[in-house]
Amino acid sequence: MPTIGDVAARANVSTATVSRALNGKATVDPELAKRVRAAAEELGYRPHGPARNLRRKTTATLTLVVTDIGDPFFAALARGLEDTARDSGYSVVLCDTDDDPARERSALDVALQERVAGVVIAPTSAATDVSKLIDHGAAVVAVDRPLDEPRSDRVLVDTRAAAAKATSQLLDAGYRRIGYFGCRADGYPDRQRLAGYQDALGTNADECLIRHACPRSDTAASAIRDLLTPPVSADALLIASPQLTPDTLGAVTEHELALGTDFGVVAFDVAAWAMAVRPALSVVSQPAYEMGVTAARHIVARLAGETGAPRHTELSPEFVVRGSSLRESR
Amino acid sequence: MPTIGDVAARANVSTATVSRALNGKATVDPELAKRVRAAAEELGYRPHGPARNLRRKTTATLTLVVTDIGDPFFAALARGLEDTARDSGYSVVLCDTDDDPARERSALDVALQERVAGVVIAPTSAATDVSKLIDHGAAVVAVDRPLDEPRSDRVLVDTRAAAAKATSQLLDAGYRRIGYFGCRADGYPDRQRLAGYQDALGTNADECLIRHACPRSDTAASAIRDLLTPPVSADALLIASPQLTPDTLGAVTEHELALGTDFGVVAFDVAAWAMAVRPALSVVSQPAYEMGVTAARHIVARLAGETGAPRHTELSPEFVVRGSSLRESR
DNA sequence: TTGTAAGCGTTATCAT
DNA sequence: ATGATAACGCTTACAA
Repeated sequence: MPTIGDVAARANVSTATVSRALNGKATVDPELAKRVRAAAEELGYRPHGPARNLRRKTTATLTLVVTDIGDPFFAALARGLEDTARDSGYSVVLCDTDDDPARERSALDVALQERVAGVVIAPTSAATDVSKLIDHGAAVVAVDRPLDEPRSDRVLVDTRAAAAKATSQLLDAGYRRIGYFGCRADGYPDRQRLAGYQDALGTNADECLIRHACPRSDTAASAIRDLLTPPVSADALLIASPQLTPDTLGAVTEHELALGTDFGVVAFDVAAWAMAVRPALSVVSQPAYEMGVTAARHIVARLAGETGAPRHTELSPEFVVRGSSLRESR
Repeated sequence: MPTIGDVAARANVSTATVSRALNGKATVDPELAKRVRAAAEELGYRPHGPARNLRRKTTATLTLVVTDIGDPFFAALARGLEDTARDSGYSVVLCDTDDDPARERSALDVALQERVAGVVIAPTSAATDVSKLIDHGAAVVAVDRPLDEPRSDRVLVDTRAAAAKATSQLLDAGYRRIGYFGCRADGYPDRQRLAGYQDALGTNADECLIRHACPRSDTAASAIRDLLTPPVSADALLIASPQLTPDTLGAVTEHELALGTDFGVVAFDVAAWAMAVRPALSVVSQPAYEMGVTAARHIVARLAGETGAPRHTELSPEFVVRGSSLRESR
């Protein structure tokens, strides 16, 4: 692999000139610049990233820390981040934490070691410590969940309002015993959605209509059964987790309940397959891609020298009413 | 940010000793080693990644190049890769190409610049040029699609056999006009699946039962309509793309066809929501996570010095028969 | 405008 | 076993 010295030799100039020419500094003779580019081309020269990073004391790398890239929400966010970051010359390193604070810590630790320029993180908890990163000059933006750290930007979604809206719509459609089904009751998004659900129901909220369970587990199966049968007998469900949705819908059919007509459903973040079911699913979909784009923009702006108060962006989810939450459907 | 020199000063040793101690070299007095670790700890010292990479002439970074991380197949693969790579100390950089050779080239180019240790790529075409990477010593493994480059490892899936098996099962279940619905007719996976479909059908294959369309487009809608109505009148469908599946299923219902009973369906790579539909979907699911794990293992082995012929791994997809491809269902 | 040379923070060679 | 010291390949004062 040729170095900048090889290019310099071939173009009969100094390494400094090669560096300047290749980095498009104005102060270099067009004639020489051309010669340098030609030499670099002929040698197949590629600047040595680590050396450059060492010298410049910064990298063109962003770290994305999420619970699970297999979650379509985070995958879409990652896509938005990568598309936007790449346009500004940044690469994206991917880290999955599985909501494990230890894994998260280690991910942030390597981010610090590698001197990444920025970190986009869906923190396991608001207390996650990103101060060392920020002290060192990295731009940090929290996505999906807030961070206590006052110097971090954030990109959140008003999922609480969306949950309230969805619940109200179910109410309007005539459902009376509307349940809430979520996983990870301790997580920020779930708490927000539950709060929105309760906002809409007011004093009518009935504790036994609220359930939490891990997707694809026995507890999920029995929670669903409980919800669908007496004494609970829900007649509609706000499903806060996309992972819980397939099994729930299956159970609804199993219990001979007609989706929409007998049993209303609004699901969160089911984007890919809402139309696979009939009647089609009513969904609250979060603007995951845009969140990634926005996070990237914040970081790029910060790294471009923008100073001042942290940016707090709150996007709105889209609520799409389809047959699954309409009594009059069919 | 403290450097190795600061640690050395605090521990009253040379930087060389600090380096050795922190990298666990045997040749260092346990006493000193402890002092060094303490000093490093107190200072919150983190080795400077780029400097280390420069000196070591290699990085602990892998680049993953896929068409779209939003595709659940690639997301699962990414997860498997990241989990496994992390265990060996590697980070994963994510690049989406959208099947665009230009974007792919630029992704490979930065991988080369950054001197990544390895590349996992689902190439846009077998002709994709990874030779410079390999010349430079990077380990390259092709996933999902093969690469002409003879020095690259590969992790493929026998999707052709799986398609044949699925088609045969439809045949056995009594369906007679089995269609094939795919997107991107020029891609390797689609060609394999179509070939498998034809393997099973033999001379009975009817050209007009084979359609290709882009997901969520007008062409998709009309292709589905054509397939479901005379003169084509398919009575079953092998859906080679998960993205095409929701709309197809919706259309089946719209045409008053009972899934399974009237119209058989086997879908590829629908893992998350196969159980949301009733009857549940028969699916061919590729071992995406395992592919990522395997790719990581290959790379780690290569980088650990393993030499010899390229590893060619072929995994088998799982074919799960459920109600959607059983005539006797209901 | 161009060249010389001093680092950036490590690791590894070579003495001691 | 430990310590000087020379790279690694690049960018950027500073000189010319």
